[in-house]
Formats: sequence, C-alpha cells, structure tokens
Amino acid sequence: MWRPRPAQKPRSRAKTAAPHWSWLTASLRTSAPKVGRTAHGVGRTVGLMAAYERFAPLPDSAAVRPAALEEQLVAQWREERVFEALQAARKDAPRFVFWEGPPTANGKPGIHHVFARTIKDAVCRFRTMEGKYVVRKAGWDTHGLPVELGVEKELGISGKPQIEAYGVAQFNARCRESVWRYKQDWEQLSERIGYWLDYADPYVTYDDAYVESVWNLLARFHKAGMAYRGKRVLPYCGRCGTGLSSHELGQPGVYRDVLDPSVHVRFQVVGGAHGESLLAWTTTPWTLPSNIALAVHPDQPYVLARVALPVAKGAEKGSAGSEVVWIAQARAQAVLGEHEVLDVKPGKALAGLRYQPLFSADVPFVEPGAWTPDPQGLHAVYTAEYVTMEDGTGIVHQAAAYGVDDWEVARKHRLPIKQAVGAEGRLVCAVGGVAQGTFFKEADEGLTEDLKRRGLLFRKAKDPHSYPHCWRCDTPLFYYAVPAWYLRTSAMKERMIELNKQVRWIPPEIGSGRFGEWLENNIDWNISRDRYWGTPLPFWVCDGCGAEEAIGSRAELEAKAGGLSSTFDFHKPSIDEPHWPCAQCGHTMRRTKSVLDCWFDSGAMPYAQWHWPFGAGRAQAEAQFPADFIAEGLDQTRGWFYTLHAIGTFVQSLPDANFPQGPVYKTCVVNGLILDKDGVKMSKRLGNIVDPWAAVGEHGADAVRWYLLSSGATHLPKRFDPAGILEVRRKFFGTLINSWKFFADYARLGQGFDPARSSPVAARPEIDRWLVSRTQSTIVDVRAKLADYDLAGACRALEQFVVDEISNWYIRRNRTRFWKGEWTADRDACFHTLHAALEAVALLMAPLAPFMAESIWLRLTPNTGSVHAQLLPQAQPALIDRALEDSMQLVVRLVEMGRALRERAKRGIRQPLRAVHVRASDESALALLRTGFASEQILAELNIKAFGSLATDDGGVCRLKAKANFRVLGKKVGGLMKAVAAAIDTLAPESVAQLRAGHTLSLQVEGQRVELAPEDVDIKVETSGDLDVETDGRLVVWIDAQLDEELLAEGWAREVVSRINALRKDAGLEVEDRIALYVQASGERLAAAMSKHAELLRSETMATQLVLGSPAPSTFAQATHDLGAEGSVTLALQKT
RNA sequence: CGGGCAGUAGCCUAGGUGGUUUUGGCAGUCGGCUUAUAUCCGACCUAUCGCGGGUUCAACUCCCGCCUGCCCAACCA
Repeated sequence: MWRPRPAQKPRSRAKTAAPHWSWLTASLRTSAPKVGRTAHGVGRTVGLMAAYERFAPLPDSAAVRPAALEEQLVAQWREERVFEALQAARKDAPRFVFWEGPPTANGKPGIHHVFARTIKDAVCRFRTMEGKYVVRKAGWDTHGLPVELGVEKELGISGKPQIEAYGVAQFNARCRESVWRYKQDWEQLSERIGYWLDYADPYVTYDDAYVESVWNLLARFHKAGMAYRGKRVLPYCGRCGTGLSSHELGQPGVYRDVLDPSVHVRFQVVGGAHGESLLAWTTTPWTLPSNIALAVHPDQPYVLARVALPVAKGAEKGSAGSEVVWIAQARAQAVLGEHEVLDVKPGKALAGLRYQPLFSADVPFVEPGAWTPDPQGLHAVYTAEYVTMEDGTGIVHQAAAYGVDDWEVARKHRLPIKQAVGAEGRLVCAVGGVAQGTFFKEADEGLTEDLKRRGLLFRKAKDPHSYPHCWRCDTPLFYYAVPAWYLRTSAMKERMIELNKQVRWIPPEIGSGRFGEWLENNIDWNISRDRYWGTPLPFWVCDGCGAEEAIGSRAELEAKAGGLSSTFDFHKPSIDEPHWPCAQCGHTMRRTKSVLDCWFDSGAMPYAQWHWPFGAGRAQAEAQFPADFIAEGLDQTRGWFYTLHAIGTFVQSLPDANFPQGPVYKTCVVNGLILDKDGVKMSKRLGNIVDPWAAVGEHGADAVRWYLLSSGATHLPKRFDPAGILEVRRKFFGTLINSWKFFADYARLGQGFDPARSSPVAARPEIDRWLVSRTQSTIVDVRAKLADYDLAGACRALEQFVVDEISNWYIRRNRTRFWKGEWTADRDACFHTLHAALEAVALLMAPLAPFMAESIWLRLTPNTGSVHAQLLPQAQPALIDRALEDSMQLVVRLVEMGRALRERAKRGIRQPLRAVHVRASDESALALLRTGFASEQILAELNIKAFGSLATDDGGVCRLKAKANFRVLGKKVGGLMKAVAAAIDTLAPESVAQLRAGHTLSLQVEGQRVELAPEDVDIKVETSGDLDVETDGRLVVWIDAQLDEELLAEGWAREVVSRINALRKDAGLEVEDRIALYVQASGERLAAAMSKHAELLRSETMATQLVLGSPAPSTFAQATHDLGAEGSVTLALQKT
C-alpha cells in the first residue's frame, strides 16, 4: 500500500533516465499495476514529463499567453494517459465517492458549466492528493422534452399528431442522434479546463442497460405500493388531444385577450335563515357543472348582505324586493353597490356551509387516484389561502378537474371529482339543456341561460381577459385532469426530512431553506409524460379490469410476452408492442403509453450508471454509495438534488439492497448563477453570453478557474467580469511566475543550487525560519480549508502566501543573498527555504490551478511525475514558530508606519536616516521588537541606522486617550451609557494611564458612582504637537529625519548603485556578469561621497574594477544622472 | 397564492451574540520601492449600509411592513 511521503525532505532522484512510469510509481510507492503499458500503447515514446530540466525557466508565454503552456500540458496529459494511470494506481485506495451530474449534450456548454466543473474538479483532485481513489465517471442526460422540441424544429414539424405522422420510430432515432450534437464541445472544453473525467466509459441515460436499471427501480416502487395512477391537471388542448408543458405555454401568442363571459352565480345555502346564497364569480361557465365546492380565504372578512333585486327598466328601485348573499367584505361595494350588512364573519367561519348544486344533471365522477374520495364533502365551503380580493367575490368556485389550485383543495379534503367536459373538450353528458358533445367554449351561453331561467344567475357580462390558446392550432386551452403516474413520495416525507438534516449543504441555508421547505411541502411526484423520447414506463395495465403489472427487467418482459423481436429496444414504439393476457380477467395487458420524467433518469444514476442490480453492477453501485460529494448549480435544488434524495431514500428501505442508511450524498456544494459583468442574466437574446472558449483562450484555464473560485461566495450569483480575471492573472499568477523566475534564474547560476545538499533548518537565519514556519502554517491552513470545501478560502490563503509573503517580503528582503558572493551555507539556506515554499505552493495549488501547479512542479522536481499524482505535504508542527510569525507581523506593521513617515518627511528609501523611535503600549510587542531579529529587519528595510529609543509608552510623546468600550460598558451602566461615554472622553491622560496600568477608576456621572475597570475602555494615543508620529493605537513611531554629511554621502552612493544596476540591465548584462566601472561625479561633495563608499559601489554592482573621477573608454556603456542640487554623476561600465 | 436569496461608496465586496469613525479590493489622482518589467507600499478619493416604522442607552445588524432585483415553483376564479 502507498503511504504518505515525508514532507519537506528532498526526494531521491533517479540520475538515470527513468522508465516512463517511474514518475508515477516513484512518488506513490505503490505496487501500481502496469496499467495501459501494453493495452493502451502508453509510453511508446518517452513522455515529456520526464524531459523537464530542473529549475528550467517557464516559457515567456506563461505570463503573456497562458493558454499556450496549458494546451501543451493538456496534450501531454492526454498522450501519457496521466489520468488513467493515476486512477489505476489508486484502485485499491480508500474511496472518496463522487457523482457526476449528467449534462445534456444537445446544448453547448457555457461559462456556468465551467464554474460547476471547476468546483468538482478541485475537490476531486484534492481528495486524490489525499491518497483517495476518486471514481470520476462521466454521464449524459439524453432524454426529455427539450430534445424532442429540438428535433421537431429541425424536421419542421410540430405537435404530437405530426410526430405520429412522421413516425415515432424515426422521430426517436433522430432524438437519439441529436443528443450528441455537442458531445465534442463538452469533452473538449472539459479537457481544456482540466476537468478530469472518464469519458471513455460514461453512463448514458438512453442505454438499454441504464433503462433496465431504471425499470427495476420503478418496478420496486410499484411493488412497494409507492407507484399509482392518478390525475394531473395541466393545460390541455382538446383538439390536439394533448397536455401542454409550461414551456409551450410560454410561447409567444399563447395568451391572447379574448372577450369571455363573466358571470356571478348564486349558490343557495342549505338551511339559510334568510334564504341566502353564496355569490361566486367565474369566467368559465362551462366548468360550473363540474363544481364540487366553494373556497373562501380563511382570514378575510365576509359579509352577509341584503341587496335590492334588480328591477325592470323604469320600475322603482327595490320594488322587486331584495335578497341576501354572502360576499367578501372587500368586494361587496364593487359587486353589489348599495347594500345592507347583516353580519360579518371571517372566511374560516363560513367553512363547512353547504349549498345546493347548480345543476341536477348526472355529471360523471372520475377517480382522482391519489386519494379515496369522500362524497360527504361535496358542495360545501372550504378555506384556501390562494383566494384573493382583487376580483370576483372572494368566493371561488371549485372545479378540481379544471384547475390546479382547485385540485389541491380537493386533494386536501379528499373531495370527489366531477368531470363534465372530457378529453376532446366536449360535454360528456347533457346538462342544463346543453347537448352532450358540445364544445366547451360553446357551452357557456346555454349554461348561463339555463341558470338565468332558474334564477341562479346574479349578473352576466362580457369581460376581456387573457386566455391561453394552443400555440399550434389556436384552439382555446383548458385545464384538464389527465391520467398520470405518481410516486408516493409524500409517504417518505418524514424520512427524507430526517435524512436531509444529515446532509452537509454548502451553503447550509440551501439545505434548511430552499431544499428543506421543498421537502416539507412535498407532494407526490408525477413521473409520467405523454411524450415519445424518454424511458418508457414499465407499467402494463389490463384494458379490461385495470389490473397493473410492473416489469423490472428485460428477462421478465421476455417471459411475459413470450419472446421479443430481434429489433426490440427499450424505447417507443418497439416497447409498446409486447402484450399478454391479464391473469385476472383474460383481457389484454398493454403498456401505459407514457414515458418517464427525465429527472427520474438522472436521480437514478447512482444505480443505473452501474446497471444495478444486474450482474457486477450490484457490487459496483454499492461500493460507490453514498456519495461523499456532489456539486451542481442552484437550479438543481428541485431537480437533481431532489431526485437523488427521493430515489435514494426509497432504495435504502429495500430489504435486499445493500445500501447503507443515511443521507444519499453527504456533502452538496451549490454554486450560484453566473451573470454578465453588469449583473444581467446571460441570454442569447441580449448577446451577453460569455463563450468559455474565448475566456479560456485569452486568459488561460487556471486564471478563469481561480477567478471563479476566489471571487465572491460560491452560492451567490456571480458577475463574470473579464477585468477580474485579468487581475487574477497579474496579481497571483504573474507574481508566482516572477517568483519562480527569480528562484530558477539564480538557482541555475554558477555551480547551482542542489536541494540534495543538506541545510538544517535550525542553522538558518531567522528570516528563513520565518518563511519555513509560514510554509508549514500555510500547509495546515490550505489543507484544512480544502477539506472544509472552502475553496475560496484556500485560494486566498495561497494568494497571501505567494504575493505578500514569498514575493514581497521574503524574496525582496533577501534578494542579494541569492546572488551576492560565493556559495556559502547562508546562500544555500535561502535557496532551500524558497525551494520548500515553492514546492508547497505547487502541491497546494494543484487542485485549484492544475496547469500552473504542474508547470512549476515538473521544473522544481523533475522525474517525480505529475504533481497531481503526488500526495499533499503533511505539515511539520516542529517547524512552526508562532512567536516568530507574530514577530514578523509586528515588523511589517512597523515598516509600513516607517515608510509612511519617510513619505511625509520627503526622504526616499535610499537615503539612510539616523534613527527611528518606538513607543509600545504592550510589553509583549516591546519584547518582540527587542529581539535582534526584529530590529535588524526593521532597520534594514527602513534603511535607518538605529533605534533612537524603544520604550514603553508613557504618554510623554502622544496624549493617551480613552474611549468607552460600549459593548462591555453598555451591559454595566445601561441608560447612563451616553453620559459615561462623555465622561470617559474627557478623562485626563494621567487617569487613562492609571487604567492602562490595570487600576480601576471611580467616576461621578449624573450623581451616580461608576467604577471603571481597564476592560471598560479602549485606550488609544492621539498625536499632538509638532512631532510627526505614526500610530496604530498600540505603537507610536517617529523618525529622526535630520541629515548630516555622512548620511547624505551614503544616500548618494546608494542612489548611484541603483543607477549602475539599471545601466547594467539596460546594457543587457546577465546577473552573474562582472564589470569594469567608471564613476565620475560633477561636484566636490559628490566625488568625496563616491570615494568614501567605493566599496559599496563595487560590491553591490559586481564590479571587479572601479575607477573614480576619470572618463571612461568610449566602448563602455554610459549614462549621466542628475542628483539634484548636488550635481550629476556620469557612469560607464563594461563586462569584464 | 407560494418558497428561497439578495439590496453596503462610481463599481465589486466583507462584516454579526446590537456598541460609537465598520472591511478589503477595483477604477481615478499623486508619490515611493524593485539588477524580479509581476507585484508591493504610502497618501488622497468614497456610504444618511434599499425605504418606512418599532424595540433599545445604542440598529447596517433584531422585529414588523413595504419596495426593487434574481432563482425556484406556479400561471389560477
């Protein structure tokens, strides 16, 4: 078995050319099988992986056009089959289970897919680098309406009748083909962004094996009594004989303004004291024969009103008498006009009131399926939250067969369903004098007339309103309860809620909020779709007695049907052929025509991707269950996340399935939408779609990945701004590339740096031990953040380490150590230190920015193979020195203050100054500053000769000032807070000093005594007087900016050194080149300064000869520099 | 009718058991460092923290209502 390699120790390197797998096996120390060596023809050529030279420079394109470098690595990884080999090597390691959510390949991948894939890749790479085996099986979602619509469009046909005419077999063949349209795009983009996935062996939801697994699941649902036939209310076209999807309803021109009847109807209350009726309003009188109930809002007030009956023209008002009606208070004025209120009650008080049905006709009932109807509930008042007061009467007529909300009310109260209008949109029985067979729209008038005749019509009008029409044939649509198959998920609601609590949602609010709420309101899952291209439902129903059989495998079907044709496949129309006699009644068992909701397909992937429970698939699925980690976009909450959860919850209850109890996925990372840079949703119409290829081509995949991961919170909508990617490139990658360049250039110099030479950490200078410590701390930090799925945090920690600590502090502070003088132990030490830091960076960033990490790794430690096959370093706690890290933080803070002071004193950093003074309020800071290390760093960095003073702050320089600590004091003094704060504001510095020394203080505030403890106040220092000080509240710093001849001379010398080195560079000299140097100063004082600091000029510029005061030969590179009032200096140099 | 999330400077962004002048960045201006043409540092610039109420000594933070945007679910008398 492999085991972690010891971190931070030089790896042994094979001096001889390594066999081409050694790069993988060496680092893993595993008995890796010889995967691919023969079968895949790997290694016919020696991989480029082995061809890198140690400390080789990165190509210039790395910064300018990162795509070039990345594309080369993509090719190398592919050619050397790095991913496959890695997977093979990890085969026996403990698993980290990841499930890939299947995309549809009939659309192009967008930038949001890059985001989700980056998250998935980063986590999988990280776990792999922890030594786990992460199966990364690709998958394709291939069924569904969008596929069908695409093909319809392509064929120039539309609607089910036309599909039937075209031929279902051919139609489905086209669908099967069309889902691969963008397969290449997906695979290539995934590879390009470094998303490692096994595309050789993907799961495909239309595959026979996949479908068979899905069947098996459905048959188990059925067997458990969890699948049933019911009704589903959806917009329906009577002429096309089909329901419309919400998508189709969204087509332009579907909703059209039409003039419809608008009728108010009286429902006569049974046993009402005033002979009162309930007043309801509808724009669809044809639904009235199917009325089953009335709905009122539970909390709105309703009035019992007396209103005059309408009179004939010319007759006196009220002469026809009056009537009494119930109506919502909010609607009474608008509907009734003048009226007298007899009673007011909230809606819920009306619940249970019974009324006379409007029509006596025998309207047929239909079986709702989901519940057993209770006839007692018919023709009564119920409450429903959805009732509004915006129009109508606040009393809503309920025809459950023709309205979704109505259906819900009926379901809740187990009401029977009446259905007067059938599937063709025609009356199925004569009612109210209207003939059977009348088209529903044409029944309105007759029905209204009938009601009027019988005195049940209160008012009739025509109202223009928006009504949906079939987008194909223009027929008015109606909502209609169509037969549908359901899964009884509501029966598993409690279990699903319980299991959901064990899922680690990132962010957590998705789990408790959006997903949790959804589960709380769980209703049965409608799984049938009356379409063609989908997994056919494996349910056979007897056309005689209605007996049902669910088929769970191909073999079972074959047995039932007595053989299958040779061209049989698991799709329509072939699947609709097998039939057999019903065991109960002898009639024929025929398959339900519907296909499956394709969300079930994707939710079944944990099982179906392995062909569970058939053959070897059973064990494979069990080994990959449950998922440790999944990640998709927020839009999957009610999609994939739900279907996985629902199916998984059911599957766990199966006695013969060996799936552990618990959540189906343990961690679910949810990413938000990606918007354009102005926060507008990307859409083709607006043309603001970001082409992932363009972004990756311009900035490189690493920069895009890093940008997506590190900017903002993962789950929030993210604005995709190319300027942000550019910034990532410049700041992080640019700095890293430069750090590498710095290291590599000097490491190759002269005899060169050899990591194999030992350099005990304890013997290195403090600044080295500081970086070593920071390296170890960063390992701890980044590993913890990655393990915690805090990818953004990991990015930020690495950014800080690379940019602030490695580049702008360690390298900058130690620049000269890397090139000056001979190779000494000290020089070795700084190389070792930087080497280890870069090594850690390469490893830690590998999951996040796989290309840059690889590029550096292969040059840093050649012959150890891909960075992605390494194990992450283990931090060595012994090398972490907290005190040293704290001390350095203090140094940095002081340096920053010092620089600010220099700035204000107009003293450039090259001008040495005499002294810096520090007052510290706390002793620990003072102690840290007194260490030689800290003061040495500060003085060197600030170019100041000495500490003028370094002492406890006694308030002598700055005024001590106390401010109330509201948080603490507020609890103590409450209402006196304001006065106490004011009193503290005016405290004398001596009193503040008392407090700081730890003494308490007694105050008189508004006649009350208040004891002040040190923790009740924040003590700050206020600058005062003419001394320019800098303070952060704890430290007070000022500098002595006075110059004398000596300091000036050194300042000029340093200025000149800088100019000489700039000239060296301009002249194209290499850093290791030695020079002959001429320096000629224009004035007396300058010349004196130059000769005084001749040694400085020589050593800092690698000059072997220095001539002062004479003109240089004309072959020398020359430059003259003005040093202000003092004159100018002419420089000349030449390589020796 | 619903469920969820969010509204903080010209722009983006952080903040939480309420505590006074809240964070970081971008853009802009000026200056500094660098034998690493990447960065970095300093100064300036800048918010009645969506609106209205309430609770409190104290509200960006908690409560109520509203407005706006987005996502999901819907599309109904």
